[in-house]
Amino acid sequence: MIRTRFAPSPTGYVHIGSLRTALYAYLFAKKNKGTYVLRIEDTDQKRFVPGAVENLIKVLSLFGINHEEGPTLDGSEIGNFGPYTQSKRSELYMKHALELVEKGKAYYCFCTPERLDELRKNQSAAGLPPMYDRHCANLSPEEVKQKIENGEKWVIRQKIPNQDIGYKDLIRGRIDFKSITLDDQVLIKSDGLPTYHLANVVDDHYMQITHVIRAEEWIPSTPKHIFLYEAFGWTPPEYAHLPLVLNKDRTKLSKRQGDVAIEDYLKKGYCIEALINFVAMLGWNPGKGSTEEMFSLKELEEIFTLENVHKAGAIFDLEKLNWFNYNWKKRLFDSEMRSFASQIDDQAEISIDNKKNLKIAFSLPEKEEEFKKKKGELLLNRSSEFIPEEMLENKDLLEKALSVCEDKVHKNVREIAKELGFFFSIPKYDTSLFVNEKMGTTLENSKTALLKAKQLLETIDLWTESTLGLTIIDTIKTLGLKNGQFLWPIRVALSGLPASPGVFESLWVLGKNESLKRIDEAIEKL
RNA sequence: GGGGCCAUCGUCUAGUGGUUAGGACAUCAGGUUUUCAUCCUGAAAACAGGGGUUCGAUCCCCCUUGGCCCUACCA
Repeated sequence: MIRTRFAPSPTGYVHIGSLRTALYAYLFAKKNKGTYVLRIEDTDQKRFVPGAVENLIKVLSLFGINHEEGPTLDGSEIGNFGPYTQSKRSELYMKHALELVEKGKAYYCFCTPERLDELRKNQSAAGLPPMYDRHCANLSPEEVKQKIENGEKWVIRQKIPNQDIGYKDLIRGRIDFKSITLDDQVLIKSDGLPTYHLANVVDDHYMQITHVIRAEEWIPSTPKHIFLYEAFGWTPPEYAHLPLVLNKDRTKLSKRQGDVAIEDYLKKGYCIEALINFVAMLGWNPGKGSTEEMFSLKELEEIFTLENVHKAGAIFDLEKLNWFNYNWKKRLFDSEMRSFASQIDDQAEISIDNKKNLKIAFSLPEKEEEFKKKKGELLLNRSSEFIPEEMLENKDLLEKALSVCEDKVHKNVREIAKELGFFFSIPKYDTSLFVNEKMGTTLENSKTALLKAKQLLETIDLWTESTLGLTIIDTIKTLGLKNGQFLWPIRVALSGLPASPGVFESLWVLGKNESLKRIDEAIEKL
């Protein structure tokens, strides 16, 4: 039975790299019908952050990475190997450290931080590797007892055996170390709490973890961990060390060079599916020559394997994340719209629209308005937190406006208010905007076009996008003009912008009165 | 300084002892379109270097170089 764990220290936010580690540990367990455990490594009291554990659980579960054992949001725990929070297990670690001392596999050390600093400084200056010099390794039991009774501060150090060691990494293969390069690690700190090394080994053993999946930065301490297992007489787990997630400059992903907390990306409007998908692909691929890139969590649970984890570190590329984000949002939105389309009209035709460049189109001649209303609502759900109060007050206009800006909502929802602004009030613009060589427009023929447009629009009573489109195009043909010659001036009159949603959409959103008002104003200007 | 890991387009990566070294993002150029975007088509873009092994190496081995990680009473 396979058991994996994710064992973060609660820092207050979820690092991108942590999310990926958690994901891979979770996926490996799922794929192999095993158990995924969450354990909190909070042995460093200096780093205590209130609320961090709750946040961690919340965020992970938001992503669907749910643990079968570990702490829960209400402060209780599930699973038979608890407690799953290291600060609640300190006696266990102490007991085991003492056992090691007993066995001669560890020893008390009374060296002061000052002495250690000095030692390291001297060693570095002499070009030697900074390591503990075993100053306290051979103290007699009496001496130890005496020092403790004198109230001297102590730690317990692991005694690295004089014996070379190696292990087989599931991702990297055989890795060997010479024991003389390994330092005597502190196991119990002077505050009586364990360091990562001890706590980790003890917990993984008692929680019956079979596969330790963690970041590459742990490779150098793995031999020490294995020595610990041996000292206890336990069997070490399998190890899989994941490649690092990197900054643009190939250093370990860090705060200084951008956002590293997954919460930041959530706040910016990135969707869960995209984030998971992107992070999963950072160092893993589906293998077998597959070029598929879009995977849901459920799909990943089926196909994930450690064999396809890459060895080299991967740079976190925002552009690619943006691509995943857009594609996932579109996919999710389309599927919601499909289901809604068939709900309101079982005759609804869902087709590929050639005119709109092979996009999915919904043809609902009788229910056009109802459908677009729903579309606006759904888009508002997705964007409301990025829209200012004033716009939210005019919900009707807002939803209409959103319904013609679907791609913008998917692509860059943070900027959506800016995109929508002109619907609410037309910006000041210069008449030179009407002149567009490519469209074949001048100030003069723009005015003519607008005059004609005004005449025409006044006669239209059924103010739907499709009617507007058909009628206007028809008129253009009758007039013998190019589309651009007629449409560009209208678009400018309506938006006052060099770029905006299309003319028919804009007319529909603004409504007859406002549209005609803006066209009148433009005619005045010209 | 010591130890370890790693090395295919700018980025994420696929790939094999014999391939025109494949895909995606980004970039650029065309095209469709009422503008922007979308969309379509196309282009440019990589096996770090040197030795071996081999009939043949991007692939296997060694070395070099480079990058990174660790080197705490942090994890």
